[in-house]
Amino acid sequence: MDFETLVTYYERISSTKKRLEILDIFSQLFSYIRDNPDKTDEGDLEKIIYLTQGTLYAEISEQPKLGLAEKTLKDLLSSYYAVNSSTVDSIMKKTGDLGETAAKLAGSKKKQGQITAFMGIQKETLYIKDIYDRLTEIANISGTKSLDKKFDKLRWLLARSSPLSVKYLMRIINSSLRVGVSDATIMDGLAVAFLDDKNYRTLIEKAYNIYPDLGYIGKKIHKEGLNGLKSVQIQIGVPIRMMLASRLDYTQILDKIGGECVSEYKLDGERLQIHKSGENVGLFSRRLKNISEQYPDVQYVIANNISADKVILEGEAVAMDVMFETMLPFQVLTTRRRKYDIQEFVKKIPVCLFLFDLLYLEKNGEKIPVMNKSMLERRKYLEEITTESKELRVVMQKPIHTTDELVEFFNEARAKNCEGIMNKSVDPIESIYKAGNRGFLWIKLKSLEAGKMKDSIDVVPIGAYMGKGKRSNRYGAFLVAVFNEENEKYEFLTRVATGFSDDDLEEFWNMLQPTLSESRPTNVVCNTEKPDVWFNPSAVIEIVGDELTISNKADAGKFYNGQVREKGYSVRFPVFQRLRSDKNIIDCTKVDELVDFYQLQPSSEDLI
DNA sequence: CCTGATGCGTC
DNA sequence: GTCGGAC
DNA sequence: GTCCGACGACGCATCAGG
Repeated sequence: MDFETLVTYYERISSTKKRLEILDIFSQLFSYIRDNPDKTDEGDLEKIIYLTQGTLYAEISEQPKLGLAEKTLKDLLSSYYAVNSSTVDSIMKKTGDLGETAAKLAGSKKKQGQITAFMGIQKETLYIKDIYDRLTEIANISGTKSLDKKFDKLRWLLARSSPLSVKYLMRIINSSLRVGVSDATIMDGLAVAFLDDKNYRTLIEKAYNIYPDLGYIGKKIHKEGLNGLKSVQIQIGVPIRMMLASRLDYTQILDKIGGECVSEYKLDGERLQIHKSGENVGLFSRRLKNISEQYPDVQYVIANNISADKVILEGEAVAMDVMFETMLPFQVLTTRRRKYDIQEFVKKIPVCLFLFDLLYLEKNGEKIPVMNKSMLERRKYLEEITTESKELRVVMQKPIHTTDELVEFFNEARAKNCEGIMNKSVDPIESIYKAGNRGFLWIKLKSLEAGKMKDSIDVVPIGAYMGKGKRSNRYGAFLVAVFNEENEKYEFLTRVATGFSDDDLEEFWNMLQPTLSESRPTNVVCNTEKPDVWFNPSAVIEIVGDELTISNKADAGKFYNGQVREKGYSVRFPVFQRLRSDKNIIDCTKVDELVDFYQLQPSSEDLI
């Protein structure tokens, strides 16, 4: 199948937002493959699935990534189409899409004519396998001059591609097709095209959840039909898609979860799925990457303190102080996520693994289908097979019957440096491990929002970036500042981009036009960001966040008590709340208050 | 040889 | 991670 | 409720370029 044909499907899908129409067109693509083996290459289906996901391989694959994204691709475009980078930038700002930008440049006939004539390239058909193979080659290039080599190959592709193909080629390389098709639609498409019934999506999803590679699943369905699907089994070494939690206001949790639940601390570390087979231990991340090498200490403790032949466990790895007494913030743990000097960091930043679930168990030759057992049953098995130590614990659980108990437990968790609590259904039938699902069997509580106990910050917009995709022609993200009374300047705190409705965005666009500034205003401190536009401080908006962080990037608080410090303050998970038209810019949050906030945080570490 | 820019993956 | 919009 | 795609701070790895 040629790439141009594929791109035509993408283009048709782009024209609608209706889910059913998208599915209809997308499944036609699969049906075409099904009905035209003579016109398709072996492996086309698999490749189309990956390309549609904006990637070359499944997430569980350990193959290299392309190593190209927006900034680098913009350089490519300006060099290939022989235009200034500012020209590329201005088209980008207008279209809000790298693919559209590339297509515009490719469509400018003069350039196209010049280049093709100069290079003497015949118009030729590019097949999906050609594109895929080239991209794979590009992904495998590394070392000195690798970018030049990657660009060479990309030029080869660009020279042979129509503007429309260029558009999607760029989007694929930039890992986002932006047509409204993602995993769920791909599975629906497979069900419709190859199994003649959308309801088979359930079965496909079941297989995908235990073998998270849609290319593989697709191929299997294509070749073997339903039987192929049914042959997919849990395997030690193949990660299972993780079960996720919903989030609810604390007043609604007990109702939703069935009147009672069991709660656990929500630890602020890294989630690990652990596969053990004899002495072999594999570790997988939330996004199913194999990260075994990053925690040799965890591998060791699992190998020696879990009594089961084969087992799949889940837990949270948390950085600890050297005495294993207090849990350290996430920011500390991240310095351990590394490729080099691992042994050194194992000693410097020890980790405790807090186990909280069991997904597979084979003991004394007996296979126990644990995933479909209730949470409390799984928990019982988990406790049975683990020998606890300071590096390996089973996370503490507390039965909860009333909202008062819930709040009390939440406050206790916060006092111990936890993000909050996880509340789990105890339903004897329903509370199975639902792989890949975000339901209400697990409900997280991170703040008592309804009680207004969460601190908000009043900040001043000082700049913005143009939005992309559905945010095009609006600001997509705002730079926001806090006032420093010592130097009387507005210092950059964080970007905010979430929490805005479309109406908010439109309102802000209009409201901020009169405050646009040619360059960074003199009363604004912002050393790291280069926004598309600057604003003279004029408005106050309220934002909230999970916590303050110590930042190498932010300027807020760098100038404090007459001293200049290396680091400033920023915000983890910033969210826009509302415009404070009742406030003057001088009434925004001050650096002093920020410092106080930070010190009041339970997990406040000496990171500054 | 060092530094800044960029990508990628964690939350 | 958070969130809003369309279905 | 589901699905998708806007976008956050951070830290490490890698590579280009001075």
